[in-house]
Amino acid sequence: MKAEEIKAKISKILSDSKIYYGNFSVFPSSKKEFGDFSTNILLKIRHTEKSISSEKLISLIQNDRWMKENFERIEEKNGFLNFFLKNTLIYSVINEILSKGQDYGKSAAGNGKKVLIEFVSANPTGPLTIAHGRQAAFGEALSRILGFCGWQVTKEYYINDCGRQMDLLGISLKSRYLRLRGISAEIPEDGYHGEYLNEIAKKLPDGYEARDTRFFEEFAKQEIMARIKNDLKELGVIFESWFSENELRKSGKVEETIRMLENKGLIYQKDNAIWFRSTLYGDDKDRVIRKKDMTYTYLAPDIAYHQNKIERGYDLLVNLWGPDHAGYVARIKAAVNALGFSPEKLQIIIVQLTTLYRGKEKISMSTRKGQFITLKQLMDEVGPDAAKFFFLFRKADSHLDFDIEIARKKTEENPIYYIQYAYVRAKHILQFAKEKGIKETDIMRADFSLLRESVEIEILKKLKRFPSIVQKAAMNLEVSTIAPYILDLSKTFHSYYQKFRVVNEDLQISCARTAMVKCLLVVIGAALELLGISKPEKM
RNA sequence: GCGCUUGUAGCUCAACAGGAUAGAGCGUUAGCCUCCGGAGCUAAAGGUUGUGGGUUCGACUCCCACCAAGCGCGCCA
Repeated sequence: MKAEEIKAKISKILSDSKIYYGNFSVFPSSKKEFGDFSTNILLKIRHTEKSISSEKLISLIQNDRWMKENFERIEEKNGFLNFFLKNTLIYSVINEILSKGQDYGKSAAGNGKKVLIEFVSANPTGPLTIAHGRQAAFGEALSRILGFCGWQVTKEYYINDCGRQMDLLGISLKSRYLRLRGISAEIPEDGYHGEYLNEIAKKLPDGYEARDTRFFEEFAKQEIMARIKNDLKELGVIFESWFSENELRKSGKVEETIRMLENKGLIYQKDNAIWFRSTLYGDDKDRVIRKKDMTYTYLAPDIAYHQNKIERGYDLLVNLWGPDHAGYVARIKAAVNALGFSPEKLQIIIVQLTTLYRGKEKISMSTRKGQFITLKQLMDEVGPDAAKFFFLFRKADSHLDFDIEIARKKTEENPIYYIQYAYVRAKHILQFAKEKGIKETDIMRADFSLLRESVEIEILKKLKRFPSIVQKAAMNLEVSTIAPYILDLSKTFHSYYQKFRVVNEDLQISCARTAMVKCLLVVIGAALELLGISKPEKM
């Protein structure tokens, strides 16, 4: 049952009775006492149609056959019309979950469309930061959700392996290498001073003193990429595709793309530089793509990269960017638009930064002072599950406060354990039921209408919402609704457990309740799977 | 200076396209272990939704102004 169905039905009842109606909405009720669905039709129709009284309209709806079939009662309160679903309709969710198992909630909403999600894409100049961690967790979860909803997802990491930053990396590593051998060498002030470069330098044997910085750059890149891949793996994030900027440049794609724009008359020369007329596509000023010194700005290869993505035939491109790139959204969208790709098909999600705390104390990050907590260090301290859970609990575009102390705790303060505990508890009950002789077939054939306690109905209703929660997450490209949902479901379950025995003297009731617990296990498990959080066997 | 984002309970956050008495969790306070795992449960207190106007049956939500915080405004990536 969906709100849209009810709305459609009401619309039909009204038009059948030749009643003129304007806009009204049907929505899930905000409170239990308001039933399952509510509509504001009575408030709305006052302004458009005075010839029918509220009472008459209510009885028209109440007496409709379809309404009578689906609802226990329909009543007016505070000007709203509230719909109370029949319990019998709710029991069907158990059959559905038991038969579909881990596939419950899957949909074909994405229709097999191809989507490319590009994220993390950190320069290979140093270890991954907390900010990258949040992007990684978000990108991975979003990929899983889209995949679950019928999209064909590719995860890609764009390696910015050219330019000034890479030059500095080579120079910095060479200096480290020479210093280890007692040769004095300066690390440029804007170079890389982290201890990790010293470790990498130690891996190189004697005899490379005369090699150029290019050699050191390449070596550092390989080493750092290996570390990055390791960190991502530990977080449970696997990319299908690694795309190198360096190779893009070598392929001549950048020149080719600029020619494409040129052919459309979107390129011009000014002050000895080459400009892209991005203002034609909504940017607030035109952008330089080739500087006076004839090297490209970052924008040129970026446009070429997106042209490449487009050519690979995706229906949707998703980029996860840090807030420092928020200002570039307009220009890259302009470019994509100019290249003939609909800009709505490029979704850029800004993943906000994370501030770390230890209790009350804010951990200030300073690269220069060497006060820096990497993603790896965070995972070592709180574990990948807790890290991911906290990263995914908030909307991507809202700033995240991450308290390491809470994430470490194994108490009720820490929601990740609360959820995992619910999962383990469900598992344990099923095990217990099995020991008491309740078989799979008993569960399947149980009489679910014995689940009459109001908490039981509440649990079933919540289980029923899961598919729409997931679909909504996919449609909005937002994963943050999943974690609060399982948290809430877990809470209801814990509360239920405390009050009622699942396996008791009454075999019939025991079977029905065991079936419900199995459904809880399936849904909590599926949700954890979508978030990429592990499902513990025991704790 | 211009632009974007944000401002909701002591803290961290919800509130679906403008709907009902603004909800959770943590923290605080008071309770609950012969019983499927207490990493759990029950209850209480806690609010002028940054401020001031406007739009209307109705505003956390939309509009205007102001205040505060963060980010962005390079021929840097």
